[in-house]
Amino acid sequence: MEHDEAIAGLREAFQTIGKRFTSQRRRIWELFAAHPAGLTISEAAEGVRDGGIGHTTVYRTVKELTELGYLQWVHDRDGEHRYIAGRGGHSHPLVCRGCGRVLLIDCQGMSTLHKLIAVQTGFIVDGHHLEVFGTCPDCQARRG
Amino acid sequence: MEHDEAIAGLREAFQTIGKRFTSQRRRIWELFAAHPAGLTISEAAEGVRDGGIGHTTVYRTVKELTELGYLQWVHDRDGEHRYIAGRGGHSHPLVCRGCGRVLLIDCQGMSTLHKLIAVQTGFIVDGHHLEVFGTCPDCQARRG
DNA sequence: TTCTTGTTGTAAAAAATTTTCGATAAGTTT
DNA sequence: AAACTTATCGAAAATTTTTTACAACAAGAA
Repeated sequence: MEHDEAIAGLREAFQTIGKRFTSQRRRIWELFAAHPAGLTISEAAEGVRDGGIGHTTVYRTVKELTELGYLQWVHDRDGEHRYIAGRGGHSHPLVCRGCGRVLLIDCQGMSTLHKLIAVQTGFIVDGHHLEVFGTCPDCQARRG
Repeated sequence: MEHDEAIAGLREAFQTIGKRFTSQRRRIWELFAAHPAGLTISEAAEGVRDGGIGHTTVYRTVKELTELGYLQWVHDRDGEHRYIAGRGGHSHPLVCRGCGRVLLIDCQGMSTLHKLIAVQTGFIVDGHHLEVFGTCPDCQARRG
């Protein structure tokens, strides 16, 4: 299963950096995984409050998961950070403006872009952040 | 002059949306224009405090300038928003990890990327946000 | 079990952002 | 210029967001 693989990967990732994969960390990640449109930190804190998880833990965990590559942020219309679950590695969010759903896509052709920019500017390019916006097939159908 | 043109453009832009181009708005924009590495909102507020401009005004003005396309944000290492001066229109920040300097570049090849993604995902793609990171020529030289 | 160390939640503190409102300044009309 | 109208401003207060401190707790090792 998709989900169990991610959990196993997470456990290993935390172990690697000498940290424990606690039930809180697990539940917080699962909350994000259950929301394809992502959550802000305060929404996430709200979402696990009933479970007795404090907001301090949410802040800490979101930071850790982000560093491990298991969460990445996108911007909603207000420029606010919204975190979405991924499975490590480098990919880019394709955000639907209609329903907010996020599809992670990989970056073909970006290394070409790096080289192009390097030649034109003299910079040594070593990274990028890309978000793509549009309308998903479902929302297209819904509107005719 | 570069600077005067921008000021003239700004005056016109504010007029167009029925707002006044006050000395505060001007000074705030000029502060950003004088900092190629950009400023956070609190840095900007700090920078104009001696001039008697309150932080409330800075918040309001940064929002306006951003909507007008005369400021755009990038992320520093902490994921914090840093605003940099531009001259309207769509461009992408190339950020030096060494000195923080930002070069605005235009987006060649991105419409091709849009089409590619559209074909692969079924999304109608209509926009993107791209930040590129690297090391500028000066910082390369400085390190040998 | 005992020891050691990382993790958690609560409460408090600090920082960032927004709201409210009377005073002021800019642009218009007379 | 004077009177008028309206956007804008800054200070203070309120709210929200994020961080810090610390005692209790939980997990793994010996």
